[in-house]
Amino acid sequence: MDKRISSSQEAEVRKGPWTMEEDLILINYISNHGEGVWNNIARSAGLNRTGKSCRLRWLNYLRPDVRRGNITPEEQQLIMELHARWGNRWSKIAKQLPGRTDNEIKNFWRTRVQKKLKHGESQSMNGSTSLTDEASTSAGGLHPNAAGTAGGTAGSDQQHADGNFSTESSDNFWTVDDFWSMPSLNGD
DNA sequence: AAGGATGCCAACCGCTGCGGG
DNA sequence: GCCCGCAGCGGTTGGCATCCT
Repeated sequence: MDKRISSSQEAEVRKGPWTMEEDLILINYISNHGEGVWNNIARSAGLNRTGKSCRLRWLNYLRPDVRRGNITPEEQQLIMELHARWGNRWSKIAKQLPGRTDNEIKNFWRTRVQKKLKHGESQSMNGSTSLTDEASTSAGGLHPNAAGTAGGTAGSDQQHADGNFSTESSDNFWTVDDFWSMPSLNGD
């Protein structure tokens, strides 16, 4: 294997948070050409990103059918059951949860479920660890952090996690929904 | 009011499997 | 049969927001 990458090309590959412009380019391109070979998409669309990066961005964030925001108690229950059955097969589990991505489920599991399970264990788990119960509290009860914190990461990602996405999608606030409501994307 | 700690999410990295040449 | 490239998956890390002391 000779992985010689022309240094000039390597230098052009962008990493890190996606900008609004990049998102727009990717959405636009896929809207017009459909999904295909990701490396080609990245190149053809003029994105200085790896195909991998484009794919991830698309699947986890930009896809129109991706559901963002709180995991519902029903979904939590399902995740628990499926994880008990399949283990860390996140993509497999995600397929049972329409609109949810493996990344989201994985994060959910790691940050909340796993922690609660640990906590539950150390607390002599009273009965069923009442994970769903507790978790639903954070879901329904609107955990302070459950929603808006990640906004900053992507810089441009003023996300709306919660269903009640920031209607203030003006100026610096934009959402994926804003993209998909653009006529040029839906129509053409 | 300031600083530190914690939580959460997005993105990257490395590995594996599959298909095509 | 072997090699190469691509896609997909799971694990890990980085960074921002919020909460607590």
